[in-house]
Amino acid sequence: MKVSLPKGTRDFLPAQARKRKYLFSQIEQVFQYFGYVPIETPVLENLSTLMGKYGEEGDNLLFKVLNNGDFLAKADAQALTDRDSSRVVSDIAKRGLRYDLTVPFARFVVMHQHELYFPFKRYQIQPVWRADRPQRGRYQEFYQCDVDVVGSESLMYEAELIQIYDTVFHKLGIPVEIRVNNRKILAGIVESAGVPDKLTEMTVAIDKLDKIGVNGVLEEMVRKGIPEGNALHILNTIQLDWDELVNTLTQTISGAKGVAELEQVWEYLEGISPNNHLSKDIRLARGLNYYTGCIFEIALATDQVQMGSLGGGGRYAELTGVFGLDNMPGVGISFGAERIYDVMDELQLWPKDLDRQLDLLVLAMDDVCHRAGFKLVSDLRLAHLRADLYPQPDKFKKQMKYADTLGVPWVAIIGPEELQEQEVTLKNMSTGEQSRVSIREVAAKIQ
RNA sequence: GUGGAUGUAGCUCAGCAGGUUAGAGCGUCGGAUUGUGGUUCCGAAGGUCGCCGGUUCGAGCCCGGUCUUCCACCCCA
Repeated sequence: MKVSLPKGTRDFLPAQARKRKYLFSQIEQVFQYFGYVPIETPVLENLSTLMGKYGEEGDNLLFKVLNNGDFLAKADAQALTDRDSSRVVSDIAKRGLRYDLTVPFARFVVMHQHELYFPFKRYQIQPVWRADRPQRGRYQEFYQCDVDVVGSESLMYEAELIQIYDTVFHKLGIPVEIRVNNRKILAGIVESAGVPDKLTEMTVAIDKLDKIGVNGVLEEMVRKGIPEGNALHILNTIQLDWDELVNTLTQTISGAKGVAELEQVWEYLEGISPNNHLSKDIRLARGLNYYTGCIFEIALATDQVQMGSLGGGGRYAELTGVFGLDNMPGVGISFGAERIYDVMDELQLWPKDLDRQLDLLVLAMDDVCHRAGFKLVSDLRLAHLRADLYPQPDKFKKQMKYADTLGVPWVAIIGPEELQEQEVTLKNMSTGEQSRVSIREVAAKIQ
């Protein structure tokens, strides 16, 4: 039997799993410092909850889970003979794997609104699934680390989330640029260019500025139905610096509001000194479909590694509106843990002792000594040392080799001679030095 | 979803007009060394050449399909 893994999924060996756990715990600690509480939601959601929330593209990338039982018998016969996949799907699959953590969170808030308090600040670190074509740093199963606050319009939270980004990446040692924009500014730009209904077309195009250049953006906008004159106007506007832009934008209601919001966020941040570069970037156009206010994105601020965005987020005026609960604003950010992991790997930012699993390994020369070894490791564990005992008094060389493979810093050897004196031979594996130590003093010696 | 590349030992890679038993380094295991690992020396194991089919007297190599991984789109973390 040949075994394999589904496309876009991975196993994690101990060395990787340890690094991932470390990464998640670092992120989680920061969330907790800022007063966020954890929640968990199921891997499976009803497709009715998920469908239509991520656009047409998103619906295609949703993993659907086949109903149990004789699902074909209950399917629409006409749809089956027509081979109409989209109609058949709704008959044979009522559940799907979650695509992100935000939509399930919105569902969660609606369902538990009477058990929650507001503003409600939660974090959630769980895997999500997308039937995307895999690439480097892009998987079908991956973790998202989300922090959101719902039930408040205060721009303090925008500032707070920026601070969380700054704190986490500083703590991990990754230099980043935190880019901030506001959807109302983008709305102001299309309004002042005379094409207020072309917001999406414009943002999709200018998001690619770095990649396809000014002419490419112009072409794309024209192709999407923006008249060339208006498109040129847009291009000029997005290349203005902040002060000039403010003059242009304050002529429109949306633009003025967006500018005011961004400036207020900046006021909150004035007193603190971020470790990473913070920028107002009016070309930032990510995830515009549901954001209504500020939007965030994290870009690497080093060219030692090439990697796309390490995180993103924004404010949505009506987080739960699609589920029937109005007036529930939210703002949140997400960390792209998989990409952050890859960046940390390439930049070698992992703590050095991360691969150390044991402080000490006990080796025994015979069965009697092995019993004494069992007692010794028990005592050492009570003393909060990570200690283990080799399972049997094997050939000594083999035991030593195991200790070496594990990378333990200390080895305690119990042979008949040592046992008689109630001692062990304690060996420092990096220097090779060894000495006889009373069994009672082992913990103290290696601490 | 579209277009393009890729796949040989656990890992990194050789291989040849298409021609018997497919190689190397590293790693693994055993021994030199029955109370001492990481160095050294000796030896061994390990492959349906991604999978299925086709062409051929003969395929790891050529052709088709399929899967995986990677790259560019799309989109995103």
